[in-house]
Amino acid sequence: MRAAPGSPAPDEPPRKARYTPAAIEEKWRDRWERDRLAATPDDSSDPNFYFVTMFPYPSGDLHVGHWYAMTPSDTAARFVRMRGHNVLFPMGFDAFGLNAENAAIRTGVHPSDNTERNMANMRRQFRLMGAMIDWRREVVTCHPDYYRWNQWLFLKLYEKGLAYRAKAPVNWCPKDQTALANEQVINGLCERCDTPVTKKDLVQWFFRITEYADELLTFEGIDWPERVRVMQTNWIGRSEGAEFSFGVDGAADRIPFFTTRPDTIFGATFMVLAPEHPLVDKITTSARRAEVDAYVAATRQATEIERTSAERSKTGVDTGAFAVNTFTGERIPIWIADYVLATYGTGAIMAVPAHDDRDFAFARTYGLAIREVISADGTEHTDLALAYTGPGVMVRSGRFSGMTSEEGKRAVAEDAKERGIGGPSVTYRLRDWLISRQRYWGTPIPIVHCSSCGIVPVPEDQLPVELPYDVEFTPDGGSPLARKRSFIETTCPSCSGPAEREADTMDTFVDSSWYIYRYPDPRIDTAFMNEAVAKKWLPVTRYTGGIEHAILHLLYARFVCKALADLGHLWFREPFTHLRNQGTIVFKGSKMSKSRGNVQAPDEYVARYGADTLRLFMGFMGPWTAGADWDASGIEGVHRFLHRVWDIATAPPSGGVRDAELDGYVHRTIAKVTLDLEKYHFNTAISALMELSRELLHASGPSRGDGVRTLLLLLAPLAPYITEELWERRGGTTSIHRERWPEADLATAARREITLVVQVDGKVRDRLTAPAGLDDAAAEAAARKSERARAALAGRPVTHTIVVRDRLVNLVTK
RNA sequence: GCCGGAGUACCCCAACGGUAGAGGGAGCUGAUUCAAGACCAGCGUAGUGAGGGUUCGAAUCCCUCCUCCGGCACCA
Repeated sequence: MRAAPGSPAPDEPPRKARYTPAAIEEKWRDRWERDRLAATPDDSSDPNFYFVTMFPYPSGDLHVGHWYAMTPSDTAARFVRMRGHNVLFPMGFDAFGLNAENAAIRTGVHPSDNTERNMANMRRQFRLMGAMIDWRREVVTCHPDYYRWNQWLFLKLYEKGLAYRAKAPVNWCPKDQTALANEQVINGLCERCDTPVTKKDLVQWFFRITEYADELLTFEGIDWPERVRVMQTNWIGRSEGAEFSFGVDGAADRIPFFTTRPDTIFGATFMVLAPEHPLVDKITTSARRAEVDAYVAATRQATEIERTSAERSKTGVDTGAFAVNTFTGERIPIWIADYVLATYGTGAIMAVPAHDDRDFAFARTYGLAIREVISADGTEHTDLALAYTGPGVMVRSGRFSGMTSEEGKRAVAEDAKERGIGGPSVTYRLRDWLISRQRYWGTPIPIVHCSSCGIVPVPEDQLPVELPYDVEFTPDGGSPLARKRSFIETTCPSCSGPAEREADTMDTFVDSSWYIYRYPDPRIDTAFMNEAVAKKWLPVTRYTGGIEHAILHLLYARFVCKALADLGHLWFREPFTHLRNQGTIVFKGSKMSKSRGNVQAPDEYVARYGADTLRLFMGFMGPWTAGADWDASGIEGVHRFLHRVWDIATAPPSGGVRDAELDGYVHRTIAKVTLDLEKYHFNTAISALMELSRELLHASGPSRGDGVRTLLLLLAPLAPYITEELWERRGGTTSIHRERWPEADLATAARREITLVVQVDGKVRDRLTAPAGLDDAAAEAAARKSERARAALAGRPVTHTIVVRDRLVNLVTK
């Protein structure tokens, strides 16, 4: 007769209890909740430590990518806690966003209802993870008690001149029907939906992040990955040079332009304006107008990808107007071309075809003059085959001729300054943060438009401007708020006359730019932050999150922190003292996302192996910062490990004497795991614990008992359920998660016996077992006695030896 | 094109300039079993992308190149 799977045959003796994750995990979820294990006090005898991991968008499911982000962060936070800190590890939801609104258009379910339902499910999933989250401090950005302070932030920035309204050619996503910030355009595609982005002239709200460009480059006093600092530095794109202006021939207008090569100004044989440049219309001659207008119109229709492709051949149109090169006195033609960007510098350039690849190509195409003014060898050349962009000596440059290009850069800029036509200048690639969104599911911008008073901010005491629930979602994609008359129609706070509300909402990155200030007391309704409580926590001691936010969220959050500091609301200028980014989890080579339909659900793994196994596997896949391709085939390995831990820890204790070897092994493991967890090296920490478990498997006696205890403590932050259960079964009366982290004792950890490697001329020839701590002479003597080493020496004299204490002896003959 | 990061066994990955192997997966052998699985014990395979250099000694540092990943890219 065959026993049913999983149940012992009736005639077998009763077996020892097996590891059954589902049962013990549910038991501890309840117990921890009942005991409020995750509730962090604001004051404790342990020093406070504010550990935050980026909060998720409530898509409805915590997929494998979320587990990869969250559970190792939870492990790191638990580790810090066991090491004697009072750790606040909060969670919330970045709950506004276009996904919910698009779903509403598709399915008719209101974004608010949909979001609430999704959050409820995700809270349940967080509970499965076993993350030690203080839910009393939850922040939900779509609730009026949160976004009210979004509006407050907007008003403060507005008062300070850091929020402003301007008409500009903005990035427009035709699918999402809204403007986008530059940071949200990835390779010309909408960050959300991969639709090619076009340009549109719109009046929009901006935050003046460029005001902080230089400070954002400093990263002072913060420990951030090099990679993120480099990405932000590239994004800000500081460029030193000079700004000059040339006058328009026969008109009063001057055209300012930026250049990094003032030394080439004598070679400026024409100018190029961006098609959107404000002077284009004014200076274009009537003979050229039709062609210019057509070109401008064509440019506007082109997508960002079409426009910025570097491979594309250069196109442009002559405006018929001329500028005067102040340095040469020449009249030079003014062209427009789409390779000049309206949003960089001044939207105009002096074209120096001899020394710029792009200008060279353009001049060749349209037969414009090319004049060499920088020479590599100091002699003058004609008929350049290519632009020369390197350094050299200035030629054909009036009194500057003979200077090196480096000298010339300064001299020309200084000369221009004296003559009042320009001077040294700095330009950034970073542009102001466009925060208006022509959508519903976001924070209403607290502004009223009054026909007599103009733009009027909503007074603080009238906040929040609540998002109306009852709006119409239509497939045309237009903003539901703009059509909601009862929302739009209002009275002017200033003159009480009829007025209209701003219909745009804020970019959701505004919401997430300051949520860390809200966590310490998310319920305070008199300020954006409970300063007294926040002072105990802020700034964030450690922050973790995906590398994909390197320039989006992380740059915005730094800006808002600095702005709030300047407004007198914060006492620090960097929000995140210490940052680490996990890499991206991909599935079969592409990033996991709901829209791609390749989301891997953790649920079946949790059901089959338990949350502990999945948590462990997240850390075991490889270096956390590297990310990984999702492949669950290795999950069995960590699951077997937990079974082994279970078997070891439930085995009855045995008598005997202490085992110094095993004690040493245990203490070396403590040292190793401690170091690894400090560095977020979960994979090698788990590996060390697997080794330890194998050592303990066949051990006995008191050393074994202590070893098992240590194993459980070291494993507790990684696998909170099984360790808690085993702790209790072994007699623990309080939670293992309130225990202190073990300390490695160096004397116990020290090896008594080592393997001494004997090399001859750097090649390994023998391995000797020797007592630890031999001095150099004794080690050398032992090495010289080695038969194998002598054979390798073959009688050659040893000229000198290298001894590495307790490791190797190298006998060198040459 | 520019700037980062990475190339180690069949796969995922370890290795303060000092024994190339910690761990896991897959595979194989044995023990156990009526048998299978689980479990236990054990096994192997690379000389570290290529080529130079520095060094007593290089996966590790330097140079050149190749491949992959990420960022920036007509940014004046």
